Amino acid sequence: MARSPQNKDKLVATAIELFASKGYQATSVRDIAMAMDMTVSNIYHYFGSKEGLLRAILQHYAQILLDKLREAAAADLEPLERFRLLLSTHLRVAGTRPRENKIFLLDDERLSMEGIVDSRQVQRAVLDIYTNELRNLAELGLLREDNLRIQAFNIFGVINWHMRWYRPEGPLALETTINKICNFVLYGMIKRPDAELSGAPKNSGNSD
Amino acid sequence: MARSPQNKDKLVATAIELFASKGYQATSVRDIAMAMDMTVSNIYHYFGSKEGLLRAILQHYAQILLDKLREAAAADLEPLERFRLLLSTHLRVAGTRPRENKIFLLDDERLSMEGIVDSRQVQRAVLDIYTNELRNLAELGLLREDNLRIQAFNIFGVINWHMRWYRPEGPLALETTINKICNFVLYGMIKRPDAELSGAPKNSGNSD
DNA sequence: AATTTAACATAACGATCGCTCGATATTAAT
DNA sequence: ATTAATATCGAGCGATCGTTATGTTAAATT
Repeated sequence: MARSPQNKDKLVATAIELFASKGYQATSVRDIAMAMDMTVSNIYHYFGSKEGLLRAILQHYAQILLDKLREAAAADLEPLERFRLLLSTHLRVAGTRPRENKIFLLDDERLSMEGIVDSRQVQRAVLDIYTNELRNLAELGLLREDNLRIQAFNIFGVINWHMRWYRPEGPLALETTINKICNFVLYGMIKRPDAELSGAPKNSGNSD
Repeated sequence: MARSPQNKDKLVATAIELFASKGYQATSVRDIAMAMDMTVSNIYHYFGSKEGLLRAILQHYAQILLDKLREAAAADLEPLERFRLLLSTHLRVAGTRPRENKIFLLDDERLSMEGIVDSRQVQRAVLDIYTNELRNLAELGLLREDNLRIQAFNIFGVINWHMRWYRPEGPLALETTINKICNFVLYGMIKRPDAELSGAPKNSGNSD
């Protein structure tokens, strides 16, 4: 009932909830308005269009994701440990915001092409971060496969797929899951797993 | 112009094309009808509803996928080689029918729950096939990770993600890509890669 | 040749879609 | 107190949605 701009946050939260559960196309503006007891026109007052609302959600999430990934990629660690930090950071962001992550991965193709903030170039930026790190590892002779593109996409598959099955309320703790996924990826890509991998990190201090 | 039931196949093909490129929800029945110069009512003559059309597409694809996977899982090979065959078969089916695979993975959640053929139970069946094989490998002490559920989902991630980036018309041959992906998965899951893996299969005769 | 069946078409129905308009209510600034 | 700016509302517009009712034509069957 409070008439304050904090309803904008509630609006975004409701839209995230609905977009993630039913999909962007299947969610009508009226659905969102009804779910939070607001009128349709108010949504347009805030975001101008349905796509503007989606764009705001995706842009916010993409900003967070890219910031954290770049921070991890800039860490002063050995290349392999830095890559593990990159992986775990990525998984942690996606696992902390599963709904935004789902929208980001599933509904980005539905954005009209005229938009200024293209979701595709965000995914391209993420790919570049990984490709850079992979090139480092390849030059050190640590990788078994020389096609970095395939390798990067394989890694994305593992990372992004866990939005399909991981449930925060389930029996598996997020950090445990992250560790197991990281191991799978690292053993899958490096050439000599026994020597190089230090197993589970004891105190990989991430600033979060 | 020919008035024959072969137009039904053309209808399915057109629907697959549009569902895969624009998504199920964003594709209207009129879109499909116009794309193949047919009237809307004819679609309903064939499939009864838009969801019936989607269901027919998914059911057909699921049947092919499950058949091939079960055939691979029944192969008389050593466990690890059989698992590689299972992986490559899965990738080959998905890579041969990329559009159906995309619809199957992205739009299955949009099916109404009343349906007789639930797309979810198909994915459950696929999961069961993999879990069985993984349990075999685990009992032989070949796996590094004991949580089969996580392992299976990691594998699904790699397999299913390649619909996002693999293009049959691109520079990478399908069989080459399949081999690299299989290696990534196998090295990621097994305990002693150097001894057990036979590298690229020379003549793993798959009946396809 | 007559009849039945399946493949098509035309037109429209009610519902819902994204969105806009004009007004009102509240808050902030002067 | 007045003004300006923002937040919220109710009503509705035109377009499109999935679907259907009612036909007409071509093929299959008898």
